[in-house]
Amino acid sequence: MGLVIRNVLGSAGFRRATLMGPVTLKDLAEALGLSITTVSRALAGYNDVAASTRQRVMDAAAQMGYVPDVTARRLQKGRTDTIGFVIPTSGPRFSDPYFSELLAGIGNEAARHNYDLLVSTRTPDTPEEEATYRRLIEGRLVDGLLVVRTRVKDRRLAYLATTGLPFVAFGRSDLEVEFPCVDEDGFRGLELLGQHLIDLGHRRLAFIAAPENLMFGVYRRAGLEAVLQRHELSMPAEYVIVGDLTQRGGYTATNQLLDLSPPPTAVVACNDLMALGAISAVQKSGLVVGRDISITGFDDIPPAEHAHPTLTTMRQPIYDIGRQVCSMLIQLIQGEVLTKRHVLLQPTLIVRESTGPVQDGPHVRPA
Amino acid sequence: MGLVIRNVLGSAGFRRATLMGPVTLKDLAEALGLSITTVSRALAGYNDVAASTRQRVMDAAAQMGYVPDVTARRLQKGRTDTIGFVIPTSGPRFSDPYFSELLAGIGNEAARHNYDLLVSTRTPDTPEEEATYRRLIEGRLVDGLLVVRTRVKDRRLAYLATTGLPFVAFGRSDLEVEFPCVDEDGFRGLELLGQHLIDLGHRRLAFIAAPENLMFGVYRRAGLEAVLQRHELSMPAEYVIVGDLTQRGGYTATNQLLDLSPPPTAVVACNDLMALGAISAVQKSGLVVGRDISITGFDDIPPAEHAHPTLTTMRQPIYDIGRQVCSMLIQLIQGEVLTKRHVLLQPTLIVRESTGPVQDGPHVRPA
DNA sequence: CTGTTAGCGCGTTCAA
DNA sequence: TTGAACGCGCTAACAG
Repeated sequence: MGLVIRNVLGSAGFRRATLMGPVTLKDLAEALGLSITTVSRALAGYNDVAASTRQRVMDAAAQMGYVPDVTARRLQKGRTDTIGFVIPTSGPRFSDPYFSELLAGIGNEAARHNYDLLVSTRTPDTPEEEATYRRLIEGRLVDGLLVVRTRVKDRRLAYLATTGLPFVAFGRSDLEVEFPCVDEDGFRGLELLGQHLIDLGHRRLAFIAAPENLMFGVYRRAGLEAVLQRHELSMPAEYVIVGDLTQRGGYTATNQLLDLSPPPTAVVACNDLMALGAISAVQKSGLVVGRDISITGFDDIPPAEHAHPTLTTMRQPIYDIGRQVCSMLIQLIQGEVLTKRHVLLQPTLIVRESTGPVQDGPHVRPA
Repeated sequence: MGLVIRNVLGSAGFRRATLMGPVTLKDLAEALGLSITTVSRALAGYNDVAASTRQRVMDAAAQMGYVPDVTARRLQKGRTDTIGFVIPTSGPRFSDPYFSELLAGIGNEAARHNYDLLVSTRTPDTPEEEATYRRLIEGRLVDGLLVVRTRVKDRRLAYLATTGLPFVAFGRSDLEVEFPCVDEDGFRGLELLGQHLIDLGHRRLAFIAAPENLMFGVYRRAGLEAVLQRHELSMPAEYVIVGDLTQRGGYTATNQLLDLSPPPTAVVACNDLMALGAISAVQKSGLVVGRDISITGFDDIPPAEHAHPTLTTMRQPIYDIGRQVCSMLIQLIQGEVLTKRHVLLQPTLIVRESTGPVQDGPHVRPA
């Protein structure tokens, strides 16, 4: 056990938070000859304490370095002022700028409202992930939860709905449960992207899809297929490859696409990271992105703007979404009624250099 | 106030955690006709409870869905089993894959030891950042802290040292305080990088430095200068530009360098993100990276391998560093003595396409 | 205005 | 083998 010396007075005659452990209300009360209650109320700013007493208490608290014990307060208040956030990381590492921005948005908004943020990183759909959710909820560690990257038949949402704990999701669900959520309109986004390519003369579009259990992938794919159908176009099965959302995944998928004959004239990637990988693959093959073959992404993460060529993509305000989701959750926790429980954001098309008009002649790979 | 119904029995005759709030030890005790103490001990696995009693308790606990209240336990145990981690984000967003990997490493290691992770994102050297540290410590929210990206005369470290709270840093310090830390040997790293370029015939090296208050930047710069001096080379002042560690920062810095006459034949960036920006700038100017001009980074984040051209850099195992730092902190918290309080890791040189032999003739920018 | 009493949920003495 | 009593640190209801 650590050394603990109690009842020692500092030079000013007051205990300070040092070896003797933190200063408590009890310490203050004893030093002042008051009851714990009075000290507590003086500090809390109640108006039923004598001004002179309050002053004495405040001074002593400052001098002795009193800081309330958050844990004790939580137990008594019955709430934790903490938000839980389990980041889905396949992995075990993750380096998707997407989550970084989201985390920053969530964290800053939480801090703004004096909420703490409890973060875990877990592989999706594993026992560990489920255990983490259960622990956060059943152990009463958090007042609410943020769920991101919703999945098909999402077990997290099904479970959360049964608990009654406030939660907000980034992403919609196919389950028969109603819950507050924010999502971008991925369907519309891919319609716009597809239209953009079709306008440029592209007819052979390939698609690097997201893992099929992710809701956002479903919407995006459906959007692309819708716009193609509208133009009486379609994607042969070999033009659709499921990627893992990483740069490497986009790279290998594109290599496969380039080996097809005829190869696509445009590659639509389900997210920016895979699109960046696609650019690499095309360049490695000797073709020129934006001329010989067009590539699009989705998200508009910072590297999209710095890639070579710069990436045509759909912009969604990830940082702001993080803030908004967090803000909604806090409102919910505080018992307020959300003015809008379901927010669908319209992404905007950002046309850059990675897309261009389709070439007339057949592709010729330079030696 | 929310609806609360107490003392209602479920279909099995037992209370369950629903509208009536979570099941507590008291509920269990009442339902079983035992004292709270006995129930507590049975659940804790003490050997002084009758086997039959224990079984009854375990069964009831399972059926009624008892889960201990973590907050109450914390108050009683006097520890939080929580680690604090304040991510320095300039801002307000951050999308440095570097921190993502670090966070994953820390988070997974914490989870492995049943520790929770309290995360904040704050702008370095601001009152908000300081307030966050104070709150975590003085409010007794965490048992220990992780400090990353140490700074010159780091106020966080100076403060932490006075508190006695366990902490581990990723990065060394110039302060007169001793504390456990892990760091990569940035000095040696830039010596190797510099030597590599010199071996390729480069004599005009430029440096995109880190903000001067960051310790890792100091080491890296010193390493580069050391190796140059050893070869009786030096960098003119205009060859050194301080960047902000972002891709955009590297981009603009490199534009400035390219406008110099003569321009450098190699650009050494203090981190990968800036190196990637440097590649963009060079390409935009029409020169070929790896032939007309060489570029190096530091960190070996995933995009470094996928860039075009791929990036020559120093690899440091960020994910593992996260794990190690977290592991050390937990040992410290649990009162163990660290076998090694100061760990200095050797980064390894990864030679890729962005560096090549210096060209003989003068640079000619294609029209 | 102030103090006494009670309780948040849990673990840990100490008796019985 | 079990239970009563107490404390962790704080807030709230109720007297006086």
